[in-house]
Amino acid sequence: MFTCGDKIALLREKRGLTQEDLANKIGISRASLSHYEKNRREPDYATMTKLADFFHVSVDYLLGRTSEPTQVTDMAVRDFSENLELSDEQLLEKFSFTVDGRKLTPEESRRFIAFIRADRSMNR
Amino acid sequence: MFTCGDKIALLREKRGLTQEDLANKIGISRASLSHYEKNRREPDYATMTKLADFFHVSVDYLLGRTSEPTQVTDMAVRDFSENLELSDEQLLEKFSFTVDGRKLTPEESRRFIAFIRADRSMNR
DNA sequence: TTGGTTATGATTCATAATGTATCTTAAAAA
DNA sequence: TTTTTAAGATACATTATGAATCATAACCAA
Repeated sequence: MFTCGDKIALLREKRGLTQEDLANKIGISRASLSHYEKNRREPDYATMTKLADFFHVSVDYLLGRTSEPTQVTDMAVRDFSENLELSDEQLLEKFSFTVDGRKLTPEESRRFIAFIRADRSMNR
Repeated sequence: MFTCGDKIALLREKRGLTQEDLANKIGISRASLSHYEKNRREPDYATMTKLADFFHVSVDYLLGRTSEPTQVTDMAVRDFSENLELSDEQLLEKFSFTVDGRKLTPEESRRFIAFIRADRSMNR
C-alpha cells in the first residue's frame, strides 16, 4: 500500500504543487519535504499537523492507521463549518429534513453542509 | 484543554495501570513514558501508534486535532452507508437539496444520511 | 545533439532531540 | 519512622533531524 511519504507526494501532486511550493507553504525546507516523501525522515508532530491541515486529511490517514479512504476529519468539518456565510444561514432556515424520524438540529444542518463541502473538495 | 501527555496519563489511569505497566506493554522504558506524559519528549510515530492502538483512540485525538476520541471517519461513514436499508433508498428519492447551487448526487445523499447517523451515534 | 532549466533524490554534517539509567521526591503502608 | 511504590527530574551517550550542497533525471528549445 501507500506509505506516508507516498500519500504526501500524491496529495501534493494532485494540487499541482512542487516540493518547493509545499515546503514554503508549510514552512520547512524542500530537502526536509523530500525526506518525508521518501520516508527517510519523520516530520515532527507540528509539521505533520500542518501537512494534515493543509490537505484536509487526518494524521491517522497519513500514518496509514485508517484504510485508504481519505477522511473527513472533525477539524475539516469544523473548519468549513466556521466559514459558512450568511446566505447559508438563510439557506438553513428553509432546510428541513428528517433522518430516522428525527428532524435535524440547526447544528446538524450546519455540519451537514460543511460535510458535503469538505467531501466535495476532497473528491474533486 | 488537555495536552497530549494529559490524555495519555488519563487513559492510562482510567485503566488502573502504572507507568511501568503501560511502558512494558508498549515496549518502551518507564522514563520515556513519563516524558511523554509530561510533554517533555515526543514519541516517534511507531510508539504513538502503539499508544493509540492500545487505548483504541485515534492519533488525531491524542494530538488534539479532534475533540472526540474516535472520529467521524470516512470509514465510519462508509460503514454506515453500506448498512442503509431499503426504506432509506425510497427516502432518498424524495430527498432533494442543493448546496452551493449544486444538487446532491444520490451518493452524496447516501453519505449524508450516513454522516448524520455516525455523528449522532458519536455525540449521543 | 547540446545546453539550459526545473524538479527531485542523495549526501554531509552541525545541531537538536531522544532514550535510558540514575537520582530525587512524594505518598502510602507497615 | 522506615519501607515501598509510583512518578518526576536530570545527565549524558546515542540517534535523528534540518538545511546546505551536490547529483541525477526529465524536458524543451535552439
